Amino acid sequence: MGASLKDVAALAGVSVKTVSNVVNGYTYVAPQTREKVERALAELDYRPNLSARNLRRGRTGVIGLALPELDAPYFAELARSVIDAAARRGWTVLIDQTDGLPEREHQVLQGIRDHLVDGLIFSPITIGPEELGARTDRTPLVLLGERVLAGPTHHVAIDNQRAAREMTAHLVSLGHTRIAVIGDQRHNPAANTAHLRVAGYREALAAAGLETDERLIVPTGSYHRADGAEAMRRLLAGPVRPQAVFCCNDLLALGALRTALLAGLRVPEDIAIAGFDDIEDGRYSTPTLTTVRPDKAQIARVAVELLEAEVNGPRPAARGGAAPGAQEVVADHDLLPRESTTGRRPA
Amino acid sequence: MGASLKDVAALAGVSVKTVSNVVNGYTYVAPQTREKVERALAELDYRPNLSARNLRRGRTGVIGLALPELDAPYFAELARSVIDAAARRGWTVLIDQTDGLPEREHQVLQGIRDHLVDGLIFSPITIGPEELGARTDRTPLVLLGERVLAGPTHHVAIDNQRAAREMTAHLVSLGHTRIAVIGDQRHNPAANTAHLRVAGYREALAAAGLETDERLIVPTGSYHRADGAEAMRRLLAGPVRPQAVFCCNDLLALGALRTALLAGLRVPEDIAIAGFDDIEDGRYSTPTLTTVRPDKAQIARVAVELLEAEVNGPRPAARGGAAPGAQEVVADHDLLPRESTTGRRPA
DNA sequence: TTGAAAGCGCTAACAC
DNA sequence: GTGTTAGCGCTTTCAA
Repeated sequence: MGASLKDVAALAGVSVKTVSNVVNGYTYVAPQTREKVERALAELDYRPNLSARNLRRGRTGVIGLALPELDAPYFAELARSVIDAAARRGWTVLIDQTDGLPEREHQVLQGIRDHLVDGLIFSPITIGPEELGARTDRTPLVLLGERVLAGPTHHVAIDNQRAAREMTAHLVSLGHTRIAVIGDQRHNPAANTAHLRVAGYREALAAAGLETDERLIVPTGSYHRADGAEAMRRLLAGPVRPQAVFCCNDLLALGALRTALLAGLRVPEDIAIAGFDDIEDGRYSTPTLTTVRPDKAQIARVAVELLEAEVNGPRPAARGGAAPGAQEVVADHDLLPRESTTGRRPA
Repeated sequence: MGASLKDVAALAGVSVKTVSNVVNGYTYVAPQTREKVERALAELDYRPNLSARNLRRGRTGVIGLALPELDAPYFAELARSVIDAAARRGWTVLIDQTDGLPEREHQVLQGIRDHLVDGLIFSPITIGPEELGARTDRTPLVLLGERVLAGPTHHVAIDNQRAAREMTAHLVSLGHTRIAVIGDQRHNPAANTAHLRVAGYREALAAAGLETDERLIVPTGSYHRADGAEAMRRLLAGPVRPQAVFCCNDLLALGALRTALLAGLRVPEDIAIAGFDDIEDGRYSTPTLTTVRPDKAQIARVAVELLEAEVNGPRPAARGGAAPGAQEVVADHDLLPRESTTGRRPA
């Protein structure tokens, strides 16, 4: 057992309160008293019991971050940014990995870590508006990724549809007319982000006066490299050979790229490939990967700030979440044309 | 404010203890009592205050995982495995990102999260034996990565020196005689893992009767793709053109690969490149990356198990850590020859 | 099988 | 400036 405030107080010959004052850096402690206490603190190697402090203060200084998988680079990079942003504001981050499984996401929403975290940042995959509405946990919540429609909750995301439109327009501008998309999720109604990206693709084609060929819209089970590789194999075996492929994320694109190169195709000369997310891999692949860069640092910062406001806020965390003032923040993104579509290499 | 046990007890017309019994799933509660309590629990949407529970139990069910950076794929994949292994044993993981900074690693060691985590898994970069010996925090600790020499602490790592030797021998077996290494850290005495990998490289050359050419030993600032790219540029601009390059991790290798391809070299025909870590990127790069696969799942599992034993153990966490029974677990690894050295492509 | 009461270690009123 | 004390919500002897 470590030393408690009482032990320190006894050794220093002062009251518990005084020790507490010193520990918490309060002013108005007589220099000599302070010194005496500090000596006792050091001698006993005192460490505050954070559980006790948390219970008393009603705060833990910890926020939860729930995301599908830490080993997908986009989420790893995002987690990094969230942890950094949180640390700058004095918070530590507890991570829940959901693997995109409905029951785990459900648990997260219902507050498995009640009173262990002051707030929660959540990047859901399967959660729909009903589930969000049915939430009774009062822990402040900020959602990442696409808005769960009609959700009464803060959320932060880029404009996925616009970004996908821009990317597709980029492919059109290079002269391509048969443009495929990899990563459709029509079988998964809750996959909002995917739907928006595919919608943006369709919009851009329509705007360019191109017909959409449903055979060029390739669904995938998930969003990993293997899915992209497999989807590209199907595409290459199919009846229509696309000139360009828009992949709904960079992992899909890197998988597709691998398949294309293995098949002896030149990228982008024979087939152009674009991704989404700007994970670091795509900056070092050969060819480098054209992509959309969401401002992850901004997303993380805003999410933490919204959460902080909610935690400190006057509003006693209305039942069901932040209903009245729910904010919908649209984060920035850029289009980054690179070798996999333009063929241009750096000097 | 949420409902407390007392509130539930009042509503159900029973004592606090009874409610606690029901909440904790104790047997020996009369069925009707249980039902009454459960109704009250549901009606008030009761959620246990984990801070209070932790204070009372002296346990939190949370372990800390301190690592340099979550956005380096090796650590992301490792974190994933640790979180999984911890979850299987009922633990949640709090993550501390040290960025490999000495002061942050120092804080981690001195227990910033005292009594907030039951134990700590730590992958240090700069920590040496003195600092470890000077540790006074009693939180059970398991180190990942190479043993801090003479450390009185459990640690889990692969045999880095042997793995590096095997990899270098693989390059020798392909007929290469001028073999470079990227990632030397002689300027950083605490970088144990790096030293072991370079030592393994030297050993393998010696065993093959090859001279080591110090001009082929390239230091790097850190272990990211950019460092590898830069190191390869220096190597290609240097007086001796290597036939093969052993990179101390996969990120360095992917950076080096990019530089080589940009310079118009064929890999492996003109220059072979090998990495270390088996991050997923290397399975989809073109060419795919020859590497060493540490068994990350095993490392994570063993680390969590050692920690669990320590936390539950009879030993009251001896001052300074687990001195008496400190275990040194050597995890498995494999050599994975792939295209970047063999040139062989899958059918 | 259930209840009463003590106390985990800390902070925050409130007194002095 | 410093001390006293109550109590955060829970678990846990100990009795009944």
